[in-house]
Amino acid sequence: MSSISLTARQERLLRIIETSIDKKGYVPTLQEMAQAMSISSLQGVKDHLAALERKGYIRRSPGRRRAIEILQRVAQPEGNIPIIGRVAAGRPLLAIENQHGSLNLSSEFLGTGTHFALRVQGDSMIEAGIQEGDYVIVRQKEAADPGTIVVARLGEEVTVKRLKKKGEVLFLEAANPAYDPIPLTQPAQSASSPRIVGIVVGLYRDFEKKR
Amino acid sequence: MSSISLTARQERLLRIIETSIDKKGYVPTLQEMAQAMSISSLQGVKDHLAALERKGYIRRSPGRRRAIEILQRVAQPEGNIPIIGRVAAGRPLLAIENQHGSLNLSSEFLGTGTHFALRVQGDSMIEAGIQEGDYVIVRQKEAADPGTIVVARLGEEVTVKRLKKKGEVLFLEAANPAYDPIPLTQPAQSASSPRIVGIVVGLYRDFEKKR
DNA sequence: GGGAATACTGTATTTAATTACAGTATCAGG
DNA sequence: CCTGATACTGTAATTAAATACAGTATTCCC
Repeated sequence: MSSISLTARQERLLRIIETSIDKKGYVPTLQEMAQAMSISSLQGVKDHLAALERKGYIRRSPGRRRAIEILQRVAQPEGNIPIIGRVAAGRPLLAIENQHGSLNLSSEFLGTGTHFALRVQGDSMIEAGIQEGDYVIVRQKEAADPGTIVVARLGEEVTVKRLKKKGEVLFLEAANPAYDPIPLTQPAQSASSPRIVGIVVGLYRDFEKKR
Repeated sequence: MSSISLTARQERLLRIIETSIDKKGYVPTLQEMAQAMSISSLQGVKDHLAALERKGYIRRSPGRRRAIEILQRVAQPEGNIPIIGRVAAGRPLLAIENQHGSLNLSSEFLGTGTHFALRVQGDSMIEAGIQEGDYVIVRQKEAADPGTIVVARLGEEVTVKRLKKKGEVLFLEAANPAYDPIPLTQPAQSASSPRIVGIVVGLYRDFEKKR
């Protein structure tokens, strides 16, 4: 279920509607949308809404007022962190098909930026206090300081590693010495070469549902 | 800031509006509210809305459609967990003076019951993967099975321990063997004797703000 | 026991907001 | 070079939904 891309204006309108719902609790009128988009005619707004509906982002109830339901958000709601699973080859990390659910955290614990969560597989970070089954909270970022715990993409795999610097070369090192460090070329040479996708800013462990 | 109490019908209506906003993203019409409340006349709904506005729960924009803003929710947002700090002597655990902030988690990770969070001090549970500075998510409960990680109140102190059973006696044991186990008499003999206040169901670690 | 708040029924009126219609201009793809 | 999608302007018509008005019944409180 890959999402059809939006034009700049369509995305702008969707954000305006999302913001109104989040901040005020109700959908803006066509007049308000037109004003917010600096469009003088309502037809312009209607055209955009029709495009958003056709592309599957919203659902309207013809004739009824205030009745726009958002089916797919363009902006991630604050504090709502998607949990990503296995990453489909050649697809962006945050594509919907990679998402396995979501986790909610108050924003005072998050800071700014785009975040996602990742279920830790294997015991490679046990020395750093990160166990199998834990969810690491990750802030999207392509670069990090040596010593930081990062999340890296190795092909279709997304793994948690510690970033180390030996001389001029950066390495992705598991906290568990049983694993070999992976050298990192920056910037990434090809689409398939290892790359940093974010830094670990938090961790959540569920003591009950350890499936 | 104690809120003015609502009548049963008024509370019911506020819940209906809250649910519609949460589930569909927009405010219901008076007609829809009337139907949901089994009222045949719109005036009945209007009366309730006027009462809700007068009591400060909502704000309306006269004449405009779909424009009801909720100022104060009747259903507390789910998944909002208070963080408790030091516990004042002789005061209940969840008293406001003990609260140090709050943490938010989606309810699918919580299950039912009353929850609170506690900042871990000391390294007594390091063997169980719980570090100093971590927040443990606790479900309030007075009893637990042996082997469970519990939170116990020892006077003014609230600590994380593992519950163990040796023969017929229950012990509160630190995961770190450097600490001595504490025998537990159940039910608690006096207000000051050790007692279980909850079981650890989750853990949150912040990698950035390790103050 | 009277006044104010709650909790409605029922119909008529008004208007906020959507829809409809008629255009214009630009750009990308086949 | 023509067709479809995007991105609008501007006015008129329509209607979903809020208001307004006129009541009734009950309960609580001073």
